[in-house]
Amino acid sequence: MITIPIQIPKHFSFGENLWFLSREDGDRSAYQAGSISRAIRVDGEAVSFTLTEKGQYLQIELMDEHNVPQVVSTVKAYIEDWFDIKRNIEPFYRLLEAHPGPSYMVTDFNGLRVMGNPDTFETLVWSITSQQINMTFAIKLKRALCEKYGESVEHHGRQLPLFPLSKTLAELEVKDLQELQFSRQKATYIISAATAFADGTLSKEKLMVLSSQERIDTLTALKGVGIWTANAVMMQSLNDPSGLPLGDTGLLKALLQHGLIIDKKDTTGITTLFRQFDGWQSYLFNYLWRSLSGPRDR
DNA sequence: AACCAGGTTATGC
DNA sequence: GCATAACATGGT
Repeated sequence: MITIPIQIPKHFSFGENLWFLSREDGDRSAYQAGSISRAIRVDGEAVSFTLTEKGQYLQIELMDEHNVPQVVSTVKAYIEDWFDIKRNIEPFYRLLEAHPGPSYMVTDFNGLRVMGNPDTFETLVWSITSQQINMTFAIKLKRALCEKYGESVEHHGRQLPLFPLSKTLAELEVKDLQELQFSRQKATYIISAATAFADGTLSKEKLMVLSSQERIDTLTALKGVGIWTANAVMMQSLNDPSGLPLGDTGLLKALLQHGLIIDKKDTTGITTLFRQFDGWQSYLFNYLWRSLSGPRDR
């Protein structure tokens, strides 16, 4: 076993991040007190790691067999991207403090990062899955999908699931996903999205070189991917600051609760507010989402 | 027991 | 264009 340290930046709370992440994570990660384990693919090969907070460092533990420079740097980059570690979020807090309604979040959610998901295929399938239904059910669907179609790897005596490969999902029949309680339409959408990723028509690399508008056009060209889903993918996986699923019902609820809008049709109010958070829109968005989950036990 | 959940599409005016 | 039904199940 080898360990790699990552320096913890200012305004970073491992506990807050893990707590928020664990809600929609399904069984993708294993949580122990103060640490998280997960398996990802690096160049097609399954690599598992454990991340633990140790003083001023996050410590990555990898199996000896993965002690290859290329693998180590990919895992490190994955984690830095996942936890948005390299960003100094101080400016965001200065902006938040200027708004009496949500300013309490600077203290209550201090150190919460916008948790991205570097795996774009997984993010897309998750976004389609979670359309319209409540989170409890959406997580149940994701868990069923991972258990049934994602292989798992052993890591310190426990099984860590990998998200299913696009190739695997592309070969499914609609009824296979219906059996897991996906709606017939979502089953169709997911299989065709998986096909696009499996045959290389679509990939993170291809999306990354496009402009924001081209990304929207490309993603919404997929059946089952509307403006909300396209923006969710851009926000969660492409690190695109313009990727904001502004029609989101959870967001609207949070905006109402904080008195930031007076009714859900107040689109100009929403636009105006987000314009004030230039460069930090996705942080505002995610902190508002976070507020819906209420306080965390400490 | 309705009605809404971190929406999208198909259909009808 | 804009309104409405259908989709799947869980929570309130």
